[in-house]
Amino acid sequence: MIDVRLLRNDPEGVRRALARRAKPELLEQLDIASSLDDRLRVITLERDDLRRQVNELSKQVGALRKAGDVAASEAAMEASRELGERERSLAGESDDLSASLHDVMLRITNIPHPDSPDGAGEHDNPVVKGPVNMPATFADHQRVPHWETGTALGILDNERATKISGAMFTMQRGLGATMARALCQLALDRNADAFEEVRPPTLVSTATLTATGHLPKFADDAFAIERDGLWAIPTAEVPLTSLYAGEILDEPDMPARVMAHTSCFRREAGSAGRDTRGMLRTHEFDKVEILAVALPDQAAAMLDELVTRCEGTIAALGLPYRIIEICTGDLGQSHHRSFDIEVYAPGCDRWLEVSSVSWFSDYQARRADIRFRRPGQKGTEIAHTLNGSALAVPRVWAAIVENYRQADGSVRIPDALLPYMRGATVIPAQ
RNA sequence: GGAACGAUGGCAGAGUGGCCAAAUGCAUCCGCCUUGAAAGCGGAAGCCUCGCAAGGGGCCGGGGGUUCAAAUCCCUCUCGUUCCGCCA
Repeated sequence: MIDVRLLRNDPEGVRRALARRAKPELLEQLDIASSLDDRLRVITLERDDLRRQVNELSKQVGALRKAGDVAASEAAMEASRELGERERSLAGESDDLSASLHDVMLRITNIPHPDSPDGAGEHDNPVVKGPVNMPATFADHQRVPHWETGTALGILDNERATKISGAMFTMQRGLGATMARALCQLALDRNADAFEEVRPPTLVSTATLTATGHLPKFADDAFAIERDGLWAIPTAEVPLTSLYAGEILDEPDMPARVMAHTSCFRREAGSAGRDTRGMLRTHEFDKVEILAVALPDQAAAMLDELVTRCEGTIAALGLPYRIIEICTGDLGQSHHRSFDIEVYAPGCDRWLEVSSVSWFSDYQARRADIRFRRPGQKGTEIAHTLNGSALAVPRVWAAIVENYRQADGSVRIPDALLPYMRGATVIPAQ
């Protein structure tokens, strides 16, 4: 959530900043929020004053009783009763208003960073680095889609995955499964110098999924287990962010850094029929996420660090990649500033988004109530959260199978994965 | 799934209708002492919210109720602990 006070004190500034997202309906919501807030403040003031009077009278009742003045205490009780009735009806109105305001605020997007480039949609995202590791030409033997190679080598068995679970589920086998796991191991090992490894729950409560901004607006994108009120996480960002929910961190402990390898579940509603082959879009996949809870003035440097770390793993795998920055029109609801890393897959002849690194400013932390305290100072401040996909398995796996395919149809294992492959150096042609 | 007991400030833990925003301890901050630190001594200090301020309102797991007045009484939900059952 953005700060209601910001909306109150500088409505034009907020309006200008959100206008950069190029979503007209967003500005309408802003107006609704503003008018709800105005009304709420008037009513709250009036209600607080009534409460003050009731509180005073109640104190008097106690004092008068002690003094033995029964008649006066009865009179005070009667007066208080009347005020209390009016207070209750105002309180009802104020509760309704604040619930409506909260509901609107949950749907209003974060304010883009001033340096986020302007743009209307994903086609306006500028390339800020790369292509890197890009060979001048790709050989014909690399121009084979990973689903063909994967099936031929017996390392991808989507047919049976579909038998087991339905469309958009995948299954790796043999060295393909080993390589999927090796990728996670690599990503965890590369970040273990600074990030605590966590194995969080993958089923979470509604409150947890709301904290990161995935609810209420994107309920259709998540798998739900209605009977138990639980949701399957779309990313480890969800449980890792809420790891600190409701807590007050000490400044010296920040930034807090955690990472996790989890399954991620996405319904991919609205993308039915797209990317149906191979592993480009699946309902369930593995990912290693790295996440930081930082002081506001640490956040910009942390964003750079996360990008560098995620980039480093892709570079270590020797894959051709580039980095793009997300423009204001394509920025996610909770995002303040974001970069994507894309890998080139010669078999599909496409750039694949394999990592997304984002700074959420205080947007998620306000929802999750993650604060920090500076030693020696009164009060608390809201933290900043940031995270990035250190490695998302399926698309990287696909890019490796395509880039590393050799003329004889086998797939060479990238050097960086060799320590985790039980001695295998190649996935042999059948 | 059954039973019992719980949920109070950063943490631990008192408090069973008004003088309780809440004892006490730890942690924190300021001062004294000390070459410096620790210990000791004295003091400050909960969080959220409205307000320039003075000051007001709210918060004792969530929600509802009783009352002039609720941390305290009633209902309900959630979560935790322990025991039993089941189980990887």
